[in-house]
Order: sequence, then C-alpha cells, then structure tokens
Amino acid sequence: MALRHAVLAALLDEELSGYQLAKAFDLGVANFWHALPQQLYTELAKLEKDGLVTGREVVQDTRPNKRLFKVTEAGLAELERFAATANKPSFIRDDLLVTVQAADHVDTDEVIAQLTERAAFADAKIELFGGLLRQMRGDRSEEEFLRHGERIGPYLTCLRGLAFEEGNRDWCHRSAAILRERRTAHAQR
Amino acid sequence: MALRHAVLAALLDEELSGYQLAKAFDLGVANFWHALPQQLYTELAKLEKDGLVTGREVVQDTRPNKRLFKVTEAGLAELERFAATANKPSFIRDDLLVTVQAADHVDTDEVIAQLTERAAFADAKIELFGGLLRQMRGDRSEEEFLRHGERIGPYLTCLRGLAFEEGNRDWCHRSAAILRERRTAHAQR
DNA sequence: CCATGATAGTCAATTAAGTGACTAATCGCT
DNA sequence: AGCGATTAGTCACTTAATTGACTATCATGG
Repeated sequence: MALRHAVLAALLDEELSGYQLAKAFDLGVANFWHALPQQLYTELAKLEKDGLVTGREVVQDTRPNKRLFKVTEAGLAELERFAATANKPSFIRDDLLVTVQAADHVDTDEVIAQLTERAAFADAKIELFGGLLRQMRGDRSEEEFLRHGERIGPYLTCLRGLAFEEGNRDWCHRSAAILRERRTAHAQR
Repeated sequence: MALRHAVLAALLDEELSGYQLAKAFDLGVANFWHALPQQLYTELAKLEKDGLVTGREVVQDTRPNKRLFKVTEAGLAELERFAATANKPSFIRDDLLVTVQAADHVDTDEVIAQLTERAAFADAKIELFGGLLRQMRGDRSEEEFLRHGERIGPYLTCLRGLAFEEGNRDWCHRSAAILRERRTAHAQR
C-alpha cells in the first residue's frame, strides 16, 4: 500500500499531470519506486477520491487539456503517518540476478551479453542521476547544499540511486570479466 | 513471469521442499528474488504440472513428511531460454526511499529512526552474506575460487547482495548524519 | 499532405503478489 | 501433562501490478 505514498512524495515539489507523473516514474522517481502509467492514473483517481490530492483542469489550446494534481493537507498528514510507521525492508526482483544465479548451468555467452547490456544501462542511469544532482544543487558544493539546501529529500534518494547504479555497473563488469576468463581457461584445456 | 525462473535457479544446487525453499527465499535467495511462502508453494505446483520440476515424497518419522523438488531437463531448458531472452531492468520499491524523498515535509526524528533501523538491518545482512561467501569458497581465496570453483553463480549474486547492503548501510549512515546535523543547526537559530 | 511521435489520457482483462486463517505432527521445556 | 516453537504444508480471499487495445489533438519532418 505504498504506491500512493510514492505518488504523494513525487507530488510534493510540483503539481503534475498523470502523464508527467508517468514520465517522472520512468526517470528519477523510478529510482525509489517503479510503477507503470496505468497504475499512476488509477492511483491518482483513488487519491483524489480520498481527498489526499486535488486536481485542477488546465485548458491548453496547443495540447490536449490536462489535470494537474497537488497534495492536500490530508495528503501531507497521510505521508507523515506513513513515515512514522512504514519499514518493510526493500525487496529485490531482478531477472539478471536470476540469470547469474544459474550462470554455471546456462550459456555463458548469453550471461555475459546480459551483464554487458545491464552495465550500459547502469552507465546511462549514472549520467542521468549525475545531471539531476548537479541541477538540484546548482552552483553550491554537495556539502554546502546538503547542509543548507531547503529541499534535500530528492537529492538524498538520488544519491542512493547513483550509488546503486554504480554498484550495478561495477558488479556487472567484474562478473562479466570473471566469466570471460573462465571461458578462455576452459577452452584452453 | 520470472518467479518460476527464480525457483528453478534456487533448485539447481539441491533438492528442496517448499518449506526449505521458503526459508531460502527469506535469506540468501531473497537477495535476488523476493517471494512469500504462499507464492512458492503455488509456483512449485505449477512447475510440477508443467514438468519443469519433479517432486518426490520423503517419509520422515520424526517430522511431517515432505516433498523434495528438483529441476528436470525441461526445467533446465526453460532456464536456458530465460537467460537468453530476459532483461527487464530490475525495479526498486522501497518504503524507506519514499520516506526520505519526503524528508523535508515529515518529522525528521522519524526519518532518522527509520534510517538507523535500516542500517542495522543492512549490517545483519552483511554479516549473513559474508558468512555465506566464506562457506561457499571454503579455504580458497576469493580470486582462486572465482577462477576455478565449479559453481560460482550463487557466489556472484551473493557478492551483489553484499555490495548492495553495504551501499544501503553507508547511505543510511550518511543521510542520518546529515539530517541530524541540519536538525541541530536549525535548533540553534 | 501524410506519417510519425508526443501529449494526455481511458477501459477491460489477466496475472502476480500478499494476507489471514487453519491443519497436523514432533520436539524441548517446565 | 501441557505450552510454545519448528517443520511442512493447504485453502480462501483481496489487493497490486501488468498487458493490450483504444481515443483524441497537435507538431514536425519529409
């Protein structure tokens, strides 16, 4: 029951439409919560029904009209309640790890290919997060920003995302290197 | 559709009962895939129906009887197929990150408490994974084991789990420290 | 001027995941 | 002798997540 809180947290900084929210969940927000557009539209409807967000119609002549949502007082209170109670440890579900777990029983070339692909994906994320961080802290140093910035939550989660992807990249490179070396060694026998 | 592959990957090394599998998914395996006992019993039944695993009844007199499952040839082929096609990037869903995202809008003490709790959890995991790694490599060095060990898949995934939890721990400590400092600075004004 | 892609969604249906309660045996402990 | 913990599950139910198809409008490139 935490998608709703992820949506509330994402709407704290700016009013967003369902569509924009979906974009956000595809980029930075996906860093702390993953969700598909469908879920977001559904969840926004529920949140509005429960009075945790309010939507307002914005008429556009160049684009289709949209509804921008913002968090209400009740929504903030709900987030507060959530912060005080929630603590399910995060769980991982990763196809790549499943594949590597089975590495000794499946085609090594495939595993190496998957690892390489994931490393590239991680690199893209690392660049993305690096850019987001620079943007958030502006001309301040990280230390300075974290000390005195007025909105550091997104910065902290982005730092975690960055470290996570760096971890992914390093592990992918190392694992691929090991598998390559073993393949070579095996071929030489 | 990857829980089935996670189960197959987990059953590669040893025959397990549903109950044992559930234990495993609560410990090490949870490192690459999270699932509840319910799901595992259900999935095992499906896998058996589809001929990807076979179960055999083991009569115990000291304990209730159990059914041990092992992967069939068809199961191995299915894993092979999976390894060659799957590549959904792993997604994160973490209550704690949602909380930290909202850190500037909710009670700082609560956020710090959650971070501290998670750091302790990460420490426990780090110890657990460290032990598992030692056990897997035996008296060999890591390098030696990874070069010549005959079953390195679980070792590699465990390494990722270890690095992940170390990342968690470090990030939790740093974030908590930053929030504590800001709280103090704010109080002094 | 037509196709493609971005914006901004909705509806229906299925699958996966999670919750809660319940059975049954044995072991250790008090 | 009885209580709780551990082993080894099953059944019913609800909620969350995913898949796929569909409707519009407008802008841009060829």
